[in-house]
Amino acid sequence: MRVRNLDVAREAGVSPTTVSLVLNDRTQVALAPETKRRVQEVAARMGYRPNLLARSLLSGRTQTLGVIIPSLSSSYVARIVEGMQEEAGDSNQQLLLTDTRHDPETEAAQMELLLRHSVDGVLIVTGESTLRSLPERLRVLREAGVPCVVIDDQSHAEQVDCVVSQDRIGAEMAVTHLIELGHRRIAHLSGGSGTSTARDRLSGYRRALKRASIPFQSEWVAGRSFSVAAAAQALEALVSLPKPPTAYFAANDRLWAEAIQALRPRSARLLRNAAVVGYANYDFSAYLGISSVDQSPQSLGKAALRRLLDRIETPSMPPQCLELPVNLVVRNSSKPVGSSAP
Amino acid sequence: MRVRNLDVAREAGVSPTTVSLVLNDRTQVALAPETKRRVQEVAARMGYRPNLLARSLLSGRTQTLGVIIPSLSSSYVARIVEGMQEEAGDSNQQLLLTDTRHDPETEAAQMELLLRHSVDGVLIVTGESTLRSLPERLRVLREAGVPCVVIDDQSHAEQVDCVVSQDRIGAEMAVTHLIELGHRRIAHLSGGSGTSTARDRLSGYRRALKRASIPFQSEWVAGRSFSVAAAAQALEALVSLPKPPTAYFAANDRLWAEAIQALRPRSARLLRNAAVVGYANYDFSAYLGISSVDQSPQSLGKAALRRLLDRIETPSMPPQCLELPVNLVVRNSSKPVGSSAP
DNA sequence: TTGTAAGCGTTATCAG
DNA sequence: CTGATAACGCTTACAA
Repeated sequence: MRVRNLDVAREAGVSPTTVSLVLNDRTQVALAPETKRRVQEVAARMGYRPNLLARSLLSGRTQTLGVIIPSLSSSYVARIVEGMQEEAGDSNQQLLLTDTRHDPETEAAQMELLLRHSVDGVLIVTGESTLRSLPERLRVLREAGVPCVVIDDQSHAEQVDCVVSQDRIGAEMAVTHLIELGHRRIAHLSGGSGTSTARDRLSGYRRALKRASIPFQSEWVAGRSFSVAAAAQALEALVSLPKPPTAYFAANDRLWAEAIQALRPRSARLLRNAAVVGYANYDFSAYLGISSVDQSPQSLGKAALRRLLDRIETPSMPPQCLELPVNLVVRNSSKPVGSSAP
Repeated sequence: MRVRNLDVAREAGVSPTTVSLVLNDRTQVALAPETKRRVQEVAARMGYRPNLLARSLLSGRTQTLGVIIPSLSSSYVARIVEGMQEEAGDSNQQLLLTDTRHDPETEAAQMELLLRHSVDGVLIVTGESTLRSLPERLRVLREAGVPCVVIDDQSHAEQVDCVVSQDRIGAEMAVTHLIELGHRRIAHLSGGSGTSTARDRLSGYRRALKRASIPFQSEWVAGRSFSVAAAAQALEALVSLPKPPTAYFAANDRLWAEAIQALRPRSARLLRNAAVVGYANYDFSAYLGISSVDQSPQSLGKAALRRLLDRIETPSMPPQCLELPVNLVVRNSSKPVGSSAP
């Protein structure tokens, strides 16, 4: 059915060995130019496609990497994967993509399958819901001897490579920007304390306030997780204060946008025109005119994949945590104090 | 290193055959319950993970499907992939995801790799830029005997399974909706004539007008491709007419949103408040309050994958084109005539 | 009821 | 410079 090495060999009147040598450009051994030419010609004519399964069985390498993500719904995650794709294409690696649907059990099952497929390595993008089970996943990978890089969480930086963005610095930039616009009453819509990224952003917020000698008030930190309902409620409360915030720093653009959707019309109108800087710079952030801290997720993905390939090449390197720079994208929502509704 | 069948067999004091029989639940042959129990226990204890490569080499099946997409940047595409994931998970299939970066050559190369990896089938989400080379891709797949399902294009419905959404009907719904709001001067921001979906949407637009006895005017159809620059220019022209449109039907929400970004401020302000119905219902469509035709891309992905599995099971079925229903999501931008700027 | 042996397509080794 | 042979890990006839 499918053309095999042996078929090409017979047709070209040589042995399978020779075919293999020619097609894999083994320059270590000298091949008669005429033989080489003939084999190549025959292989092309017959449409020979080497069976990578067989090769992998022998070599122990599949040129295949597993990617575990919470879900593709987030365009942030999608861009990370896009970055991986790009880098993978350049190294002839294929990506086996699996999403966990935010479910640790699904994640475990999917990883098991990836290992049975003998992936050469695994890239894990952590999500809030699968964070707790991450140590278990890492343990399994270590036992299987399969290298791994974690994206967006550095709580296991001692054991495993990770790639994150400079969240604390990004948050500090955002809040400092608002301060420079004259704001003093700046609230923070937080992503909670479950993820290290959310914690870092809160920490950056506090640092920026401190540097400007603005006292930190815990009541002005809203939101305990990336959940929309909680965020909306918290915003509602802030807006209704006698002296409401004049500006907001949101730990996540999507959280901000969706929370606004869930508000009462009056509050929603207020916040749509509020001074705000968000985080993650989704594509819609531009459409909404929201200033945002951009992490260039593609770069995260690319860096993670490159790191994984290095790790596969040199398993003995000490684990390393890469922190990629972020940059602030200024848009309409960067309003000076006093220019917008409260 | 990695535990093999043979290791388990030795440890359990049986032959590899027995291990295989037990772990694959071959009920055709009777196994001593005691043997069965012991083998299972030993396999679990040793952490045995069957090597799917070896199994595939023998069986000719890899439980692996190739997915070719233009790019993950589009959340529409991302959702299609998400749907596939969901369905794949339920059938123990893994997805090898590759993006073409809108480049036919990359697509060709990626598909070649997928075939070398012996995927059991391929799912192709067409993009404007890779549409021209689709016949060539299909030819290669046919020659390789690898089943395939095309999503979002039905120009090859006779040769190959395809899954699309009811674009003409969706467009008709959208425009009829605007007509019911009292509009008569309705423009269409088109995706051009390159893709069958864009053509269908234009055709639905015309049909809705016709049913309402509103004469069709080709000057009111703007945009010749999904390119932003072209769209912006066309919109600018329409807005500047002495009697501009009172409503717009956009072939794509993203195209609309990005075109508006590129307009001069005055025109942008006008269009941000215009009566408009878009298409594809991106997540940001909700944030912007744009009414939109929703194709439930997840369903597309799920249906496509299911179809592919059926096709793999029964290669002889005649090719079929599935048209999935769409539904109109009404939001703020559904303004009655006269209520909005021009 | 279980074991032996062959073979899937490839490449590494070594002999010629 | 090229060919024979074995081996990767698994499943499956067939034999015991």
